[in-house]
Amino acid sequence: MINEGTALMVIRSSNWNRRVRDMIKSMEMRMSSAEDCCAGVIPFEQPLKTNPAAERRRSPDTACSSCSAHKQAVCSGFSDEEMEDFGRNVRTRIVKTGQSVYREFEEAKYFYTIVSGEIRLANLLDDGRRQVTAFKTVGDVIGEHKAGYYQSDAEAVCDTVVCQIPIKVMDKYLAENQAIRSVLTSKMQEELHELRLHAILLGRKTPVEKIATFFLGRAENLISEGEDEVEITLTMGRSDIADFLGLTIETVSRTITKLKNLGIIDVPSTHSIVIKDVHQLESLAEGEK
Amino acid sequence: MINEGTALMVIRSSNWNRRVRDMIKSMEMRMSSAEDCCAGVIPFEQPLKTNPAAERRRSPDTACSSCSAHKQAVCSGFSDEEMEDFGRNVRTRIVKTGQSVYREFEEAKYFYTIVSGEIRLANLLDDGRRQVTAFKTVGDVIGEHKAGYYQSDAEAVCDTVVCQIPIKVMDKYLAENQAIRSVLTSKMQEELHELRLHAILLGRKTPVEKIATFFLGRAENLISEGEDEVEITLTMGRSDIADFLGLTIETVSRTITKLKNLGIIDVPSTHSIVIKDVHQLESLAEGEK
DNA sequence: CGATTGGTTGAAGCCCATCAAGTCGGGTGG
DNA sequence: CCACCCGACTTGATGGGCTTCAACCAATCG
Repeated sequence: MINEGTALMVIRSSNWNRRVRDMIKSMEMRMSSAEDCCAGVIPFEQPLKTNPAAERRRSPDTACSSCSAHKQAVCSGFSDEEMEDFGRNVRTRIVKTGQSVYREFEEAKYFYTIVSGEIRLANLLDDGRRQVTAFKTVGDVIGEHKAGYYQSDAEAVCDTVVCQIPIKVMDKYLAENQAIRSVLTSKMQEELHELRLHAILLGRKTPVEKIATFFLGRAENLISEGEDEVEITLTMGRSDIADFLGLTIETVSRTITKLKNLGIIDVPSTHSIVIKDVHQLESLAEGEK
Repeated sequence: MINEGTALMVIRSSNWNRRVRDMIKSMEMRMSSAEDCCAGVIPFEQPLKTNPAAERRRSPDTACSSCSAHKQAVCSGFSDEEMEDFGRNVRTRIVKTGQSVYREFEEAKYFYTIVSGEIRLANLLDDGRRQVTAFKTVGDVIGEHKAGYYQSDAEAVCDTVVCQIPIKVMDKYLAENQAIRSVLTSKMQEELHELRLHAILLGRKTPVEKIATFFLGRAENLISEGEDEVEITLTMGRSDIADFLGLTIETVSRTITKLKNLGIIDVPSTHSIVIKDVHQLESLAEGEK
């Protein structure tokens, strides 16, 4: 797999860096799957076509109305009739771990709502440095574009299902429908808020504070009143966390073990963290030593 | 014309002075009573009250229609009649260098459009560390709030004039008016884009790259085709730059002198930078050594 | 079982923050 | 007008913390 064709991989830093491996991996994925039909696109009706009975049973609108993400998604404001129309205009796409939904500078044709799974939005510098600007999850809308082109890479952190909405269709709804407009606006506002918080984190927080903040963000919806202990799942790998927090993998790893040694968290497995003292972690996140 | 009421005119940079003066001249008629405004608001009609003739001559709509920021602001999409209505609902506020338009956690009642000058949006950590998330300038809208409270401090980098729009009024326009909606949406999208770019800068760029990027951003609208040299004005001080870029004042200073010694920029005064080689600076900004 | 991948840990070096002193310029008051 | 002061900026010296480089470990898989 690694042959002369990949000679372009000659990098200044002589070591066999993780990040370079990531790059190769993602390039290979792109190459191997880059047919005209985008990687991972599965027309919604495809599985249904094989089963005429099912096809009859499920009209397009049923598909959408039974969507597990409906309540959190942009379409939540639609009436039944609108949903029916909406369902005719969207496609479901399955994106496997590591594959991209779209890439920076690619022509923007669709918005996507995440139905299940998790997406990272990332940008690359020419020399391979990467910044993950956000992790997006169920109900979030991705597809930010400017002058017709996407502004980041959108890659699946784990196997993910997205709902593909043509931009033109979305524009139509936005022009006509007050409900979807306000949903989308509030989502944008939330996004702005998160990016601002993230700027504070990136610019001014220490590694410990960054990791603590990150964990707490992941725990946000899981913390129950009066409960100190929460278990969170880290869908993404260490390098995603590092690139999200502006650190190196090593620092991420070291910081996590430091928190573990302090007894504030427990790490049953690499992708699972148990916050044992939420309050103390909150103190750390805000810099109170 | 320039009397005690306009004591705010004491400004360092002379061209700046001129802009503010023009500003005041163009709007001196539109202010109505401002007794409920906080410090920094200077009742505008103070000098006018002495001149009833002028007061009669100028109706409120003229004030807005002669606004120097109109073309860049949210109100740019309004028809004449709408502008008239709009003009009745807004107030002009003068904010002197260092004063705040609003503060984080303060109850949000207004949006603001910047008419002239420059505003920094900043957030503080408990121990005093600060992150400037954006510099906002003529035509930009500030006043982002969540659950009824502002999300950052908005402080004047230099003497600044803002147009104060009650949120309720804005909401009304947004509900009714397609034009203002699309203007505001595109402003939000632009803001999202900038915050993402800023995240890349904060998380992954070196001090040199940060400073170079910052300067180029400031030069963006000034660069003319085929011209290598551009002069930019740094309205803000070094500490603002530092807090914007996630650095210390010392590193900012050192980096600027480094660029100066490389012959890429010239520093005629602390608040003025001449980019002598735009192309080379662009290379530095992207990390090409 | 080797090979590969993702993660952890160790050692060394460098860059940036910190602390501290020095400089410049604008403003004030004698 | 000059001396002085103050704040903003620059420059210098030092140390620590994060990155870098490198080895190691554990799990997964052909």
